[in-house]
Amino acid sequence: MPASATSPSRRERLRAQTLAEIREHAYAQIAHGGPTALSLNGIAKAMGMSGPALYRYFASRDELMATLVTESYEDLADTVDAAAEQARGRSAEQRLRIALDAVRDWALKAPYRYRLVFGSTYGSGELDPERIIPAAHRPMSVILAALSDIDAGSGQGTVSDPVLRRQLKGWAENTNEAHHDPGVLLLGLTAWTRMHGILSLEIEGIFTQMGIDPERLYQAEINQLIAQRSGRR
Amino acid sequence: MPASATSPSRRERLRAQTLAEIREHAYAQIAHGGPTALSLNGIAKAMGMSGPALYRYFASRDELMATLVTESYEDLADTVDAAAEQARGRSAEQRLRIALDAVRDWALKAPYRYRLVFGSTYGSGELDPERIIPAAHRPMSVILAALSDIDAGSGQGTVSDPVLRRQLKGWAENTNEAHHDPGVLLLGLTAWTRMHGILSLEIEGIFTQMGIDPERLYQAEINQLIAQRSGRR
DNA sequence: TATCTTAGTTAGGACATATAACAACACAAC
DNA sequence: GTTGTGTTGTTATATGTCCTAACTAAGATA
Repeated sequence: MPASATSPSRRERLRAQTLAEIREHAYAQIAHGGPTALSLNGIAKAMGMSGPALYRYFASRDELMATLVTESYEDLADTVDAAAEQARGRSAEQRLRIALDAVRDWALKAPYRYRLVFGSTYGSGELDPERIIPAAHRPMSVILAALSDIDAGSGQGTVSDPVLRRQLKGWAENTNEAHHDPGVLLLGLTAWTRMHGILSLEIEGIFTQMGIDPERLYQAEINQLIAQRSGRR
Repeated sequence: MPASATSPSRRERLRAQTLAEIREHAYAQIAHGGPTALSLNGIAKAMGMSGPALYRYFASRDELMATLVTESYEDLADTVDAAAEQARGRSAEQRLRIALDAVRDWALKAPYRYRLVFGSTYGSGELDPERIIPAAHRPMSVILAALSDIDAGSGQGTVSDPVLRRQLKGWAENTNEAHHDPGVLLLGLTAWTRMHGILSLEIEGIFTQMGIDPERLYQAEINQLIAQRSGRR
């Protein structure tokens, strides 16, 4: 086995290529028929290979699924990070809007991936916490930073419930966000649950059915978060 | 075939009993292993029957799944209606709290059912709109009624965005809720998305993982909805 | 060149959905 | 009661998964 530091060998290149092709087909299957439609045999057939061949690349259907989930988690985090990078120098409020819009854009561009990340992950074996936990936290970190930088005009920033305040503190300490005050932490969490509430319903198409544009709901919620943070009314 | 108006025949009783037993096993399977784990053959074996026997009761796995989804929809609606009935005579604010708490209790008691209703319904064939649409709307109706009855103290009740206002109006007309003003409609929708955001994440266990009590988040959101409606701050 | 590793193949077991053909029983009509 | 019909079950079978085992071909390396 050649040192992986050197240029990739022919075999390594081919393997990487095959792996990529497998994932592509896998996403296509899921996009088309949902997680249920993911089939190693189906992918193999689509790639012109025999079924068992794929087991050289993934130990099981579950492992492939877990890979897709983990990858999607990280892709979302990367996307939000990239948006945050792009937004450097803008106002805190603008940075918050850009970050949250990035989440929505990502979700709408690939709803099946959003479902993989936030839906119940049945049949996706174990997810590697070493990769999932950071990926799950990075977007939150961006949101917290932006929220925190918004001028908290007239007070009201604190969390009155002492138990909740302590829980928030504990969470922040575990995730390297202890520098934020509880009000920001709670608002960050709230931002996340509110956005997710809209997005997860939107990608199921329930707003289309109602004739309501979820974009407007989403923006209204963002406006309210900002108002809540800045003490405006 | 005896008239279904008369007392149910022996055959009809047995059939109903078998159907109930099938559904029970089906829910147990889903509760244990997710929608993927639903298996006609498995149910049959658990009931001491041969696989194909179940096809006398459900034409396909998808049809069984669709039945479970529809049934769960209606069960949630019934639960909220029952809570609303129980809460008659209480203050509008209390009625709102009781209704929303009923949703959360229902979701926590049977998360797999909540997922069936609000998750992506892959592999659950067609859902009958004649049953789904009313069931989906009944809880919203309860929420709107309660919200509407809360004193809207200092104005701010209207929806400033004219497009959104028109969309809300259209939705309300299609669902027999045209008597509510746009502010209430928007707040009802917002209540729904916010509650769903928390619940759908809660049942995936992400708050436990963070060491945060979602009950407190839920109540905080309810408080804010009420404050928003009543103009309090 | 000879050997080891990797990537593919076919064969086959365990199970799932689903259909077809058949047996046993309940029920209604005579 | 006997007869005929519809319902509920059975077994057998086709098809399609996941996945393992055993084998082959080809690349990488000594």
